[in-house]
Amino acid sequence: MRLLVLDYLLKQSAAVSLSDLETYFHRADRITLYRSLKTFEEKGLVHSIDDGSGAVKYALCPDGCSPQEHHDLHVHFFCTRCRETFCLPKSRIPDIALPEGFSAGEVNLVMKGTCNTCRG
Amino acid sequence: MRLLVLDYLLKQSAAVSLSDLETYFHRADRITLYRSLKTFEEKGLVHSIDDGSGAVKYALCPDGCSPQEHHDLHVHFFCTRCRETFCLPKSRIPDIALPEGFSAGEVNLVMKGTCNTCRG
DNA sequence: GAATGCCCTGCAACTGCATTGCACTTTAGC
DNA sequence: GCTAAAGTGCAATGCAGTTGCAGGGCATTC
Repeated sequence: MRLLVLDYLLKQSAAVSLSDLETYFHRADRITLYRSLKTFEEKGLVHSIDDGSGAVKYALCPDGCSPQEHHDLHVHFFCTRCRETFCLPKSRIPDIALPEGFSAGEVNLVMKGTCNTCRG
Repeated sequence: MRLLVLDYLLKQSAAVSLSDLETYFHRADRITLYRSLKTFEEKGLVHSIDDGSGAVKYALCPDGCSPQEHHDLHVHFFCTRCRETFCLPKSRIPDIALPEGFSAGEVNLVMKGTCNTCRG
């Protein structure tokens, strides 16, 4: 079952939410898919994205992601029309100047707009 | 009641969540506070921040925010220790190069780490 | 001064998503 | 084949956001 989920993730160009999986694998249980994603995330195979749509989405990690540390310092793009979330690994997050005393760890950058297939 | 909420927001240095308000105004009802924030957001007084903590937080808009358009293109900082969210209006979000066909509207940048009062 | 209408408030309930506990099945190791 | 571990499925819970409806205060109007 998890192999099927992994295979599905490999074929996706956009990040998928739990309900997406649930719709696609209507045979399988919600919780099974949920735990599959959680396991993948623990093992460093996928990373979770909170794009503000209310549902957490998951996408495969490009490379170099270990279970301890995720290197998903790329930009995520949320299309407000098709409500898909894309990873833009080409666009790296530039350095941001922080005030005195602030030290940054993780950075989450989500851009919202229209994607190339939804542009009118 | 809404005046009290607004006064409370004025005194805050960090963004507040609905449960924060609920804790502070333990006399008032959850829904009243919720609708107050929603009304403020509609009128362009506050903007909502999704810092990934699971709860949406609200902070006063600096200026120039109209009901139609929010100009909160500043960085938000979420401290993983005290779980507070700060607005960093000094740090503007730099331009990000998007792939062909993508057009961006809203941008949400949340940095996570330790703030100046929580640094050890 | 009573009636009407509007806005605010509060109670109840619902929704959606994430999460956990428990029992059952499947798989792997010996 | 037996046992232990991992995976799966059902039920239930929790939390945050959201909406419907009823009551109350206030102003305007007649």
